[in-house]
Amino acid sequence: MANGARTRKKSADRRDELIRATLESIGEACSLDVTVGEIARRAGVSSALAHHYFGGKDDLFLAAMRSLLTAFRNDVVARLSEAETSRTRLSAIVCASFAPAQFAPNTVAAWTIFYAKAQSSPRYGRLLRVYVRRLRSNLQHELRGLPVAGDLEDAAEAIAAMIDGLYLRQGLQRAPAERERAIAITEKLIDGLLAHSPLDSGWRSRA
Amino acid sequence: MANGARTRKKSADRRDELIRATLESIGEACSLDVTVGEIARRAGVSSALAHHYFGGKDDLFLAAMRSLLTAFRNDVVARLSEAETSRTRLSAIVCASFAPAQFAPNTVAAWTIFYAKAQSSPRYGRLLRVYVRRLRSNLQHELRGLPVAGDLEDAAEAIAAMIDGLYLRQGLQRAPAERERAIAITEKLIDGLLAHSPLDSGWRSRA
Amino acid sequence: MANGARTRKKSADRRDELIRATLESIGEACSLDVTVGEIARRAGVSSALAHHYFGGKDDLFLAAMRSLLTAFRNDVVARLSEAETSRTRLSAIVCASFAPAQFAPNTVAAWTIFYAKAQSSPRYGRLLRVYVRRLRSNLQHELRGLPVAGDLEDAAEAIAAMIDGLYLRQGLQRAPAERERAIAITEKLIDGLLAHSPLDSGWRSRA
Amino acid sequence: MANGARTRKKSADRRDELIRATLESIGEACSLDVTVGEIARRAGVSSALAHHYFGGKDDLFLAAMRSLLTAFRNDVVARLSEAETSRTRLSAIVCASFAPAQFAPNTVAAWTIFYAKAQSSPRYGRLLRVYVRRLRSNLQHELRGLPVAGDLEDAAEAIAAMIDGLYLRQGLQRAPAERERAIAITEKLIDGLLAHSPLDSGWRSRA
DNA sequence: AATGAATGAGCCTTCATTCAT
DNA sequence: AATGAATGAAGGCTCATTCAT
Repeated sequence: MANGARTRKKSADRRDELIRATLESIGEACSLDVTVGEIARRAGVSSALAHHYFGGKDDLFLAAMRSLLTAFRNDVVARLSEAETSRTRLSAIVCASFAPAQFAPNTVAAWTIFYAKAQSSPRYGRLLRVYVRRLRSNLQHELRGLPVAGDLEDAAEAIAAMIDGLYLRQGLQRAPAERERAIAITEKLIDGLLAHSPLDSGWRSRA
Repeated sequence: MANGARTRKKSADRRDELIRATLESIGEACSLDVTVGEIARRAGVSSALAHHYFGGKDDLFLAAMRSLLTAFRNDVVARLSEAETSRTRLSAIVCASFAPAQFAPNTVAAWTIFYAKAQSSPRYGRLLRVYVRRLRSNLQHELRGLPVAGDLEDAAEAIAAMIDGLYLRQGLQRAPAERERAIAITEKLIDGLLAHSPLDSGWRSRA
Repeated sequence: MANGARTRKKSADRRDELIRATLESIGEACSLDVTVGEIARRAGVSSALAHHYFGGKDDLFLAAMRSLLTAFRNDVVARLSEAETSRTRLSAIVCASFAPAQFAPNTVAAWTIFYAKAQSSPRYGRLLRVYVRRLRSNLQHELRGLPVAGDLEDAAEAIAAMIDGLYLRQGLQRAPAERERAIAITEKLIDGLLAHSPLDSGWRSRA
Repeated sequence: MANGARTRKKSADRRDELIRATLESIGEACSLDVTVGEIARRAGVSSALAHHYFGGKDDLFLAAMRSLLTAFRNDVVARLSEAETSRTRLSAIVCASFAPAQFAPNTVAAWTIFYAKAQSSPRYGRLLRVYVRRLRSNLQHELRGLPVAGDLEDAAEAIAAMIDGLYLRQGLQRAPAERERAIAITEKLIDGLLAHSPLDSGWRSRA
């Protein structure tokens, strides 16, 4: 029975395992130059099954990317619902961005690669733009409740760019301890973007 | 005669042409998945010649990357020598980063791809780290001459990350008019990082 | 049904077929300059399959060589078990060496080529030395039971060299009727190596 | 002047050097898989020159083989003219075959390779058969002056095969000290082929 | 559902050969 | 005479994908 449960998994489990293996492979290779065979081996199935489930290599990769986006989105939503002021909600977004799971080397690598790929592939581009738009929308929404010094859209863009930039650079050094620093730098940027009220430094990261 | 001049060029010319074609191909495909044959065709030579000159695909790509770095570096050096204060020299670095040639879609795409590749390939990584170190060094040097509010190294990192982040996002939208905005956002970040003197908004971009 | 049986054979069959095709190709071309594609075509499969099964061209060739060695060895073993005296066992070895299957033009060509290749390639060399050692050991073992005139090791070496030499020359003329003559010459050499007892010419070849 | 003499050699010198480089390359690689470029480099000229002089790779190789044959032939002729009896002239042939220059690893390798190649290439075959015929003719001629026990043609073939066989095997072990042994074995074979006169062991190698 | 078997297409790379100088 | 420049042709190998079971 237990054996049967292990050898004959549910279809959804297989799919999850394949996506996990895909992200793992991409993350380790830091490149989309990963063979379906390698991914399948990692997932413990045949490469034919990957095609059976996802239709093709590209679809598998897109599914993996979608999974990344969804995970991030869920984390953001959860954190947002726990914060009460616009300012703390901004911090929640920042914390989500640099949460250990997101900031793990493999994940950062995958994001960067998807960013690059999105420039050439319409399908990847569409997917990534969903994330970009949502993040922008979130940032702008929270900023509207705060005394922004200057253009609000620029402020949102600045925060988003800072997050992405820190991501990109994180990939290079592969140092694990940069998380706190990334948060600090971004929070400082946010503070700088806000009109200087004397009591605005009350953010707190709860990674 | 003109024909002869076209059929038998100098070795250096061929190399330059191949590197140009490489960047063009990578830029258009937004990926390193470009065949040597395609690059050679674009350069008007046989693929065998590309190997003859560069030894292999990877060496060709590295040479292309090196050429990107060198071009950027030369631009920065030139602009730095024309600026007189630390603050204007910071702006010079920003301007160089977002100069039209650097901010052109193809160039941005190539940079992003190299960033991704650098995470997996030691050779690319080494090359990119040279650029990262140099930029950091430049930024810190100029910041030392200014009243930085907070940690100086964090400030330099913030600026660098902002530049990279704006690059990364630029790739996504492929809108050519974002240049000015990127400069404005970065300059505003810099101003925010400096201790607030009442007259510090006097920067001027001279792209 | 018959079609199905032909389109999806068992893995081992394919391997055998590929090895056979390899020896055929090498034999006909009298050279290792045979493309995997040609071999695959001869075996009725794609060249990709050859790589799938053997890993690479070299591995395929080594497998073919190994098959040659094994076939020879099996023949020798079979004939040895049927002979009863040392003298007739020596003849058995000779007969095996010049058996029609071994002495066929393609086989001789393959052997010669492997001999040449063994001088440069460690892998081939190792394989061939197995055969050499075994043959030497067999010869010396049988000679020990006979009144050898002179050094026993030299006698064994002489017989082995004679066999190889006749092989090599056989390749040149490609005349099929030389088999009997080769056996006669070698047997005569053996007789000459033995101390002249008045009744030692009673060998008989049973190829 | 001396410089001029070194940089501008005579055409014949260039040819010789190329042939020497060819044999060297083939000998070291133990294979005909040697690039013209490698040979040219070894000879200190451009690969284009090799084509200019010899017309193509094959012609260069044939010239190298011809040079091998000629060298051997000259040695045999010289030694024959110094010997006085048929028996010593036979020994002279043996000595020539196993002379250090002929028995050097590289030379043995080249011979073996040519033997293999001769089976497939008519041009190589024709060349090699010249050598075979000449050697056979020489051996038979000398044997006619001696009391051969048995068929004279078989005796000549036996000697020739023994020489070739010892060559072939020499390639495998690449041990330099086998020369004396090869001569001893061959001489013993010759003695065995001759009718047993009580005083026939008076051969002497003068390598 | 799952897989091993099989392949076609394509890429990197090598190399003999040619040609203008 | 001699060479660097340049190429066409070909080969080994990989891999996504299909198919019969």
